[in-house]
Amino acid sequence: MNLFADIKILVTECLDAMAAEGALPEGLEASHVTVEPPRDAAHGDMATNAAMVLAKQARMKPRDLAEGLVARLAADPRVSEAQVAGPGFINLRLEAAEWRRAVSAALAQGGDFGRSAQGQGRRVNVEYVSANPTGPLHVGHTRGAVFGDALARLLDFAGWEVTKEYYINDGGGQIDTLARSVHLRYREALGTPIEIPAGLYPGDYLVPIGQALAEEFGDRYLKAPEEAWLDTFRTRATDAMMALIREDLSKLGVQMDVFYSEKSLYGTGRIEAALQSLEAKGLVYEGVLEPPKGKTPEDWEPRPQTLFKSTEYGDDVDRPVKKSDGAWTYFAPDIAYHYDKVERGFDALIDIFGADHGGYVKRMKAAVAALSEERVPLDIKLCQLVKLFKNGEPFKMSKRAGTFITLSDVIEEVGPDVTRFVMLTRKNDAPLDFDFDKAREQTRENPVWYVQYASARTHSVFAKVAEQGMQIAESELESADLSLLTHPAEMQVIRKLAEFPRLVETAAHHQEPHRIAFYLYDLASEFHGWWNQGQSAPELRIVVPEDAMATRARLALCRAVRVVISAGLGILGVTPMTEMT
RNA sequence: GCACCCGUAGCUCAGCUGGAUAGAGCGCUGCCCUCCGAAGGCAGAGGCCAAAGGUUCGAAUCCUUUCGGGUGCGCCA
Repeated sequence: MNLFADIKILVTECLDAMAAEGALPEGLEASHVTVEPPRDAAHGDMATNAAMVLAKQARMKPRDLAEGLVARLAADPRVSEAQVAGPGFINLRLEAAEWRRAVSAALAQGGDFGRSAQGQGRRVNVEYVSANPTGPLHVGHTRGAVFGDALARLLDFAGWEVTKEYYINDGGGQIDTLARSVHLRYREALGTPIEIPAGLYPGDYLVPIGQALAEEFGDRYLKAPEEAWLDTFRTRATDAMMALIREDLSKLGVQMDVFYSEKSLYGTGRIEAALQSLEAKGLVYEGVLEPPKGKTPEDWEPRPQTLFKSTEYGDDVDRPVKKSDGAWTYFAPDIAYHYDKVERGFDALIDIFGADHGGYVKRMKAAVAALSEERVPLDIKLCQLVKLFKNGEPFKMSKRAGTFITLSDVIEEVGPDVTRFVMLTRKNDAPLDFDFDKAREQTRENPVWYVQYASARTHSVFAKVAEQGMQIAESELESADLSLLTHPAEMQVIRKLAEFPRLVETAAHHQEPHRIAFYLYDLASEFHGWWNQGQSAPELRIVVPEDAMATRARLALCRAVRVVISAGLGILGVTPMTEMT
């Protein structure tokens, strides 16, 4: 149930009726008509801009149109008051019973309350993390992982059929580097003292891989030439790294549906096929790129390369798909990979990149537009950097890897729930400061704690019931008399609950899971506000031993709050707390 | 040089496909607990939404330009 959607339907029906009676012209374009909560609650429960949007088309004065609409809206039993205000807004107040329906719906639908059909079952592929399999995930990856995962959950909740996908960059030269680094660790495991030259991966997470290979192969590859072991070591090292990464992801609660290997694109004709598709459209040619202006690299020399005419689709320059020696650039398999996604029949594609890949956005969009003949939209969301702080001081050292802070470090420090929530308290394209101490603080300033505290209170209150010698089973709540919920503080909580379904849709539409986090903070705030009424006025407490009827109704509202917090946290991938620890 | 992102209260940030008098937390000011629902709550001050134009009945939101910050820019993936 979405009260705002219901009332928007009512507005549309009223407009149609007016048109049928000749009070309005037929066939007005009404797609910009909205029904929203007004910015100022004093204006009412809901406001519609219908009169202002349609006035020009109908060649009427906004206020005249509004008067006619108000008369019809006011006739609906759900509407208690309708008024024209300002330049032509229509402010509505709804019967309190309408708002209370949100409570019943939350109780009846549980975790499905707020679920939307907006996506209409369309298939969307969300690709995220996709870190190179050369080491454990670090903080930067963590943000991408959390954001991508929450976005995927959000879209799922909003009615999309979501595939969560990880692209394994196991085809490039960095895997050779990895294999050589592992070979070094292999020699080390066999007793050879080693020094790690610059350019190889120094991380000690490679030590166990070297040991495993030493056990498996003995000294077989100790003195062998690189050609003898490189392929084997590449495969073993990549597999081991992916195992490490999957473990990191599972610590965060991220579960991918598909791991797609870049390597699988080579030698199988898939890159060639993708490029042929572009070539058939006349978008591939041999050419020489201009040097970038203002900052010409010192070793610049004109080189003929195979180029993709990405400028046809809005890019700034055409992009090379082959190096001058004829080998594929990184872009080529990426084109093939996205070609594959298009061919798999997705209705929409979303890529989550780190901000340092911003320069890649236009060419990738151009490629997908060309490959799909503009049928499949590709959205690329960039995640900005995370700066870590501890005691307000920048936090740089890693316990484990020596050079960077890993996802594991962060999880060990504050746990997966706090990590996820904090990383979702900022939009993806804004930089994020993550302070370990603030994240653990138990104050209102810490949104994670504040929301979790509300969740815990919705549980602890039931313990209170028994403590007070009352007996109210949770199963009785659905039949509670909600009309007893009349206090302004109670109504504010109820209105906030009723916003949830609408909020899910706007958040999904904008692909911004952080809106859920902010909503939960607001809801928690309303809930705590209600709870605190009981401090000065015991008769307003949720559990009132002398009044079983009121208690039951208030417990029902509590339960509904719990349901929505839990659903919202579910979208963020955070486990709701049932008690404070 | 070019492209992308960002610029909202002293600080950190929200602001719902353009909507009414721009919101929250922190900080600041003033109140409220001597374990009974205060790891908190109430109230107040505080903003030319970087600047200037434009579109619109209406702009923090869309367009243009300028300023300021970040990121990136052909054989790294």
